[in-house]
Amino acid sequence: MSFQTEIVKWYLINKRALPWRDTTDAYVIWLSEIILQQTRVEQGLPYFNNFLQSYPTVTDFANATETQILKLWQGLGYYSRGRNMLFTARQIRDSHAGIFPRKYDDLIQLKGVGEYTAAAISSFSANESKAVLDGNVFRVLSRYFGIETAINSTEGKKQFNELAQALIEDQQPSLYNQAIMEFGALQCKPKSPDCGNCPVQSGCYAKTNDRVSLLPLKLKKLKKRTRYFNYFVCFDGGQLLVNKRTAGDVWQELYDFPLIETENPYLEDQEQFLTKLKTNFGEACIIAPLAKQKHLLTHQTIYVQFFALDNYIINFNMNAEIKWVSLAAFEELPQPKVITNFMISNSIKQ
DNA sequence: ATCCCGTCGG
DNA sequence: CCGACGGGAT
Repeated sequence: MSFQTEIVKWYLINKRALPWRDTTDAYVIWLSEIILQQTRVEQGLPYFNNFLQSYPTVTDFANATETQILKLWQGLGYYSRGRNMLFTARQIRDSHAGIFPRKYDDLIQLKGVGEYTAAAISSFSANESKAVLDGNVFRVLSRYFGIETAINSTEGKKQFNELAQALIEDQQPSLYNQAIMEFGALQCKPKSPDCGNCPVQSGCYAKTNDRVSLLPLKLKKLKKRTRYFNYFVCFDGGQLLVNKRTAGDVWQELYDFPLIETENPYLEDQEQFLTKLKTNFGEACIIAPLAKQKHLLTHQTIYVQFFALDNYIINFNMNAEIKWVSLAAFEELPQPKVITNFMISNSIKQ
């Protein structure tokens, strides 16, 4: 039996009885799908019932005020869903004679209806053969077929889309789409799914290769770190004090200047800044701010502040990484862009 | 504290 | 492409 057939068979036995199943009314399906975006069935169910009772048709919905809609939406979160629904309902009332679209290409035009929702409504209401791709489907497909491409990468989306669309081809679109999502929600759950009871365990890549808890793959949301680099330019007798950057940070093996990193701009936490300054350059040193630069990396935003120093002594962890070099020698060394920019814009050359 | 999740707008 | 958008489950 094919994967699809097994999934549908499982669905017919295990599906929950939900009020938006077994209707082909695109308005009712739209109502349920928007409510269920980013929302669990148990939480959305009472809202769906309230909305449908209050607004049995899209025209009823369109005639509501924004306040009424948002009041009914209260507690469900992502309130732009409610606002977009009202906009869409009014558009359908005024420009589509109150008839809710059923074709994917028309649905996707509607505010608040993206790829997933357009596929859901078109398949459930009109059996259009568009594969749904929600979090459940990503999970089921990545595990069963062993797709190790991240689901939130451009390449991954393309790959999953093609696979999902191929799988639906010979199926009853509405039935199969509902089946695979329900299967993901109840059986192939994100955390500790009951693989021992799974009807497709023998063909499942993740089960066979012990990858269930690792799939689907998702790219880490890289949140940008903000850092403050305070560089000290020590220029004496034609020699420049430079620092070779070490492992475990940006610009590994490149050369910059002695650096004090602070958690805030130096003017906002002068105590921390001055303490570190004195430790490294002695009590009596004097600073003069030079140029500032904002440097953007993929994963970090670095605010760079250069300083000139006077009357300093060098205590700077006099490890092998810090040394005096001539300007000519420094020009031959690899440097981060931020350092080269500084040298050029200040016309520091021989 | 961390994860989950569709669409929009910048 | 990426952050904003909410609430619930774990």
